[in-house]
Amino acid sequence: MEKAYDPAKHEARIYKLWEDSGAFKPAGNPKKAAFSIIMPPPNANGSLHTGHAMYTVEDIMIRYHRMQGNPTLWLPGTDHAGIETQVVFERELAKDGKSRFDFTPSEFYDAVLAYTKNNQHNIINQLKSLGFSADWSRLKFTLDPDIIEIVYDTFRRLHDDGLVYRGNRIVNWCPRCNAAFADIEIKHREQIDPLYYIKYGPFVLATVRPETKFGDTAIAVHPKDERYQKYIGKEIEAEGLLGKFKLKVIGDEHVNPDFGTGVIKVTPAHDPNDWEIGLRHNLEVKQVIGTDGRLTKLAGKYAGMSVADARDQVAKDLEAAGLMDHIEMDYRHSVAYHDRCGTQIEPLVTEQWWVKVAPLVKPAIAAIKNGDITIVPRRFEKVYVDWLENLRDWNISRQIWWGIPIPVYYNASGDTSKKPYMLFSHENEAREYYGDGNYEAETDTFDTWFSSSQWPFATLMATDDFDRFYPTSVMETGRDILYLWVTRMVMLGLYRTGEIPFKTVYLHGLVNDAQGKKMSKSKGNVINPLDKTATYGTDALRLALTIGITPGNDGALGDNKIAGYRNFCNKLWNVARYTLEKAGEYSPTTPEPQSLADKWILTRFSRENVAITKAIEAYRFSEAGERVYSLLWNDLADWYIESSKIQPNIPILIYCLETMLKLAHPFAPFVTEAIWQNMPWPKQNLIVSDWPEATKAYPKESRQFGDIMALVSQIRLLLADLQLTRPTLHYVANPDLETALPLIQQLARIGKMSPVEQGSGLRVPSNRFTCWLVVDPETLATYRTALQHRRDGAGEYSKKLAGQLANQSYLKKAPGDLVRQTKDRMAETDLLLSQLDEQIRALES
RNA sequence: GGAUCUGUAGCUCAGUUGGUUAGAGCGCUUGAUUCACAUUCAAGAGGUCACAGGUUCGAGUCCUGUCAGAUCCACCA
Repeated sequence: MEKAYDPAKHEARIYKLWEDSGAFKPAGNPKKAAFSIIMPPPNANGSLHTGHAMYTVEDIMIRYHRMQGNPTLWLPGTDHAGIETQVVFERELAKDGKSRFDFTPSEFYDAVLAYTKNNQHNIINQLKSLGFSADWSRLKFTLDPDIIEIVYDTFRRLHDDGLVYRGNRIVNWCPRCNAAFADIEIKHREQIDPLYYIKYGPFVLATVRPETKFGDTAIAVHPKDERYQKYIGKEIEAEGLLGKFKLKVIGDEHVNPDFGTGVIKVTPAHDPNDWEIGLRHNLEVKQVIGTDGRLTKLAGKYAGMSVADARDQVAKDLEAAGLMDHIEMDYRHSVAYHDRCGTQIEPLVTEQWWVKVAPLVKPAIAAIKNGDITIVPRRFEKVYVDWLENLRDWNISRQIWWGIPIPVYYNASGDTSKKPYMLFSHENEAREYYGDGNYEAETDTFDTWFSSSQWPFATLMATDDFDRFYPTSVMETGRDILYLWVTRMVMLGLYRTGEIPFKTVYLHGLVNDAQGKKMSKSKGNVINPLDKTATYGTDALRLALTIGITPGNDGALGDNKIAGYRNFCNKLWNVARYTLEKAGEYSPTTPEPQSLADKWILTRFSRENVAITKAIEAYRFSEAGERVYSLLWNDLADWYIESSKIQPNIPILIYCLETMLKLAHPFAPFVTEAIWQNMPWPKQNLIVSDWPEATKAYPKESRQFGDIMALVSQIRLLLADLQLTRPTLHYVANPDLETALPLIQQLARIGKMSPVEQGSGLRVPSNRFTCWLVVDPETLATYRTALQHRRDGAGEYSKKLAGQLANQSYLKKAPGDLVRQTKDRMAETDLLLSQLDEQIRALES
């Protein structure tokens, strides 16, 4: 084995070994519970970012359960990523001076599909490089024909159950994308705009959008507003830019009498609130802005102008006509933008396909409330329920071309005996029903989230794993897509299968830079995980993303941290190097503990084995990883290996190494397997080895070794304080101490050791042993201050404990164990105190 | 406007149902070192757990309020 672990030399080879051995395919003991995770599908055209690297958590669970012998499946997939990919592809086209309108929708679809399929291997190879042990033979893509069939089937069932309808409603229209988007795909931004106060007959009213005035179909005031009581229900006549017009005045609760003049113009076609008012009062809908973001014929001479131009022009003309009361220039408000492309949203009334969510929401809420699904951390359950309780019907149609076509054909035959539209998966069905040339295909595609919400069951149905692995065990994903994805998977999963799609949702937070600042391209602080794995190794990155990062909370990632875990991997490597060197021609036997150290380390492994297993089962991966780290470094390397240099026990050493590798494997798969493969005795690969059982513990001997360790630590401390090198130790004979003498000599760096009746020099503080460091009086005198300091500390603690024990209600109400513990501690502290006092007196005399 | 989270050592963060003198990594200081590892070893300094009340024998942990930061939802014509 080389002196330092070099990840680059091993990782690719180890991954190939796993993959070729078929270890990623489900196996395990069929009598044990199945464990499955569906990987959140990354964009097939994308490249790896830290969000994907967080899938490490999934790999930890998968590797752990595989070793536990559960039939284990991690099913990977990639996403066509609807609008996101379409925007990227259109940018590519633009480079050649083309646009999507140079294609028919289906030609365009085929071109993007080819482009995507061509890129897909990038992201897959990147995921593999992180060591992810997913079953790639089952890889699914969201546009695979079998997935599309399942999505169609769901759509048909929803339609047949009356949960899908086609309707004309106000939507968030993106004029750039030429498509409608859901509320959740919209972000509001604060900005400052002019607020125009326009004269409307007897009223003055405030608006930021004078260009929509041609679509006004009412004037609204608050129903209890005394100023305007007399107008409610009446029609007013007003002068406008296109001549005189008449509008009805209505009373509606939505109007805030304290804002502006307490009067609003109602434009149902171009404002979500006005749309709602329109529904309540049965108002006419007049569309004055088209899907291209330009004014329509109804805007008269303004027709064809862009919204922004029309706004300026209308404002100017109103002023010129004396119809503008005044303008407030610095009005701060928030405006909707399309999250993906940054274009300002134009609320428009269009015809879309909707899912009636009320019947789907109820069981989805119940699943959380009755505990069928738990979210880690629990606090997100409330967030989940609140969101679903306020959910409005879901627009699932998108006017984009890159997506699953909505399988609907419209009647173009003029034959009214035939249905106006039909759901058909294939065009030939439409041809058969309507006749050649007598039908028109729907050009809209499904919202990406409509299909990806079916991902857990769709993938498992498509790979014939449904019966074995559904419901899945865990859905691990970013907390930012709780609404967008998780809630909808639950709704559609329950609807389609009658069962929850997963039992546990584990939400990870954002990964921030080393300063805890959000990564962003503009700040230039984006961390590319592949740079880090190249520098420090994949295991180091994985550990850095596991330890110190808790579910639902954001974590910081810096080079220091990753380098620390690179060092951990190297430590593990060198523990192995030492162990295997000592083992020589060793052939496996049952380890038999001999020394106190042997029994202590077995006890440590036993206890930590239980704790680590428990932590993994409870999704406390940070704690589990930390325990693995400390068990290797603080216990095995710093104490046991050092001890074993005095009292070697090769089988125990081997046992510790093997158990260590197993416990660490889910977290640091490459280095552990690389070491495992270096072991000369034959065995199966670590990835499929059994998770270790907790072995027998030796509490008594473990405590005894603990006393030795404490003594060694005390001596080290004195050595450091007094700058002593290899002093002589005097001790009062004691069998426990004598068995450990060579050990103490080595670990505490003692020169000579000799038994005495009554020693002199510096008494080493210890509850169990009586010993002195031989120190000349001048050196000892310099220690006076430190000694006094230590004495003061012990004195304070003793006082605190005494106070506690003098408190009657503490004695009465605190649990007995705790009180006993306090008493023991009191005795220990007082002993230490008397030793220190004695020492100080000796110095003074 | 509604809601959630966060505030613990110089930095980044842990801290399960309240119970040792509050922890880790990095950084800093001092020292060590042929014989697994300088990607090492030993030791140290450093915290009124944001602030103020309350509950309790006991609060970093529970409750109320205040301050500061972040996020989500809704949205004001």
